[in-house]
Amino acid sequence: MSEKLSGGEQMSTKTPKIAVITGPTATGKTALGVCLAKELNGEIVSADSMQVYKRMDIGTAKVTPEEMQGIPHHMIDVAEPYENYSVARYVKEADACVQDIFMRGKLPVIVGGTGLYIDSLASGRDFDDNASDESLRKELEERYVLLGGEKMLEELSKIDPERAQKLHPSDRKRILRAIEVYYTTGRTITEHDKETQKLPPKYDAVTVALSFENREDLYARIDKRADLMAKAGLFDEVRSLIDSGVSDKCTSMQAIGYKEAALAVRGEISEGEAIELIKRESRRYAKRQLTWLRRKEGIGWILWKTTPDFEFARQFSTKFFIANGLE
RNA sequence: GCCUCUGUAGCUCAGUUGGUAGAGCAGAGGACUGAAAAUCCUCGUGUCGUUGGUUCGAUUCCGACCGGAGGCA
Repeated sequence: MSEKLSGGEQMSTKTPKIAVITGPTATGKTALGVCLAKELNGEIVSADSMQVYKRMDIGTAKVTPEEMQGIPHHMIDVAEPYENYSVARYVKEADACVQDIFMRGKLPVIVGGTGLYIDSLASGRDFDDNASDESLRKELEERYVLLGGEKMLEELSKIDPERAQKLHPSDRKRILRAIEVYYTTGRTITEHDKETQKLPPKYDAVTVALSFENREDLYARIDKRADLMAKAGLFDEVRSLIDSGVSDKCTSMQAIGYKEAALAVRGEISEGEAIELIKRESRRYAKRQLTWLRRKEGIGWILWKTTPDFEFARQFSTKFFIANGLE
C-alpha cells in the first residue's frame, strides 16, 4: 500500500515533457513541426516573438492555413501590431495553451526561434505583475540619455552591485530594467533571478534544433527567402501597417524585414537597398540564434547538407523524442 | 602599338621619406530573466599582382612581365 502511494507521488511530481523544435530562421521548423505534430498526436504552440502579431504574415514567414494541414496552431495572431507584446505575456498565454493541450490528451509541440520565449515557458518563469512600470521606464530612459551609461551603471551598482558588475555601460536596456525592477518591487533583479533559478523547471523540453552543416548554405537560404518575401508583397504589407497607424516605435515594427521595408516605404532608401539590409540583418539574427542554442546541452541537432530532408528529420526526431521519454 | 593611371584583408581603399601594414564594410566568437526578429561586448597575417635588380634589408626605389581602367593612334 505504501508502495502504491509512493509510486503515485512520483507520477504526480514528474515533470511533464514537451516537444520543442527550434533553430535559426529559415531552416524548416514550420514544416517539420506540422509533420511531427501529425505523427505524435500533437498541437503546435508557436514560440515566435513576431508571429504573435496579426497582419504580419509575409515578413514573419508565418504558417499558411494550407501548411498547417489541419494541425491546430496556437500563439499566432494573438496581438495587434500596435500592442507591445512581451515574454511575460507570452509565458502566461502559451502556458495556458500547453495545459489545455495536455488536458485534451495531446502533446504540445513548441515550434519557433525565439529562445527566450521557449526557455521561459519551459522553466515556468514567473513574471511578477508589478515589476513593470511604463512611466518609470520612460523617465529612466530620459535620465540615461541625459547622464549616460556610466552614471546610470553607477546608480545601479549602489542598489545591485552584482548585476551592475555584469553589465556594460552601453547596455541601456538591461541597466534600466535592473533599476526598474528594484523600484517597482523593492527587490533587486539579482535576488529575483536567484529565486526563479531555484524553482524546478515546469516542463522538460525535449529539443530538436535545425540548422545547416555549412553556414553559407544557411545564408543562401536566408537570402533567397528575403527575395521571395519581396516578391510576395512584403512592401505592400508594411505599407498597409503604416497606413493603419502602426508607429515605427512599436515592437512589431522592430522586426527584421519590417523596419527595413518601412524605410523604403517612407522613401528613405530604395526597395533594393531594403532587401539587402533585410538579408544582412537576417543573417546576423540567425547567428545570434545559433549562439543562444549552442550553449545548451542535450539538444538533438539536425544539420542539413544543402537542402532540408524532412523524411530523415522525421525519423531522427521521432527516435530522439522516444529516446528522451516522449510518446 | 605608344602614353598615363592602377594592382595591399572577402569588398572599397589608406599607408610605409626602405625595417613585412590598418580603416570602413562584410564576416567570426560571445552575452542574454518583462522590447529578445530586441539589446550589448570582443575579434584584423594578408604570397602588399608575378619576377629580376639595387640594398644589410624591398610591399615601398628601378626594370620586365601579367591583370584592370583611361587617353592617343
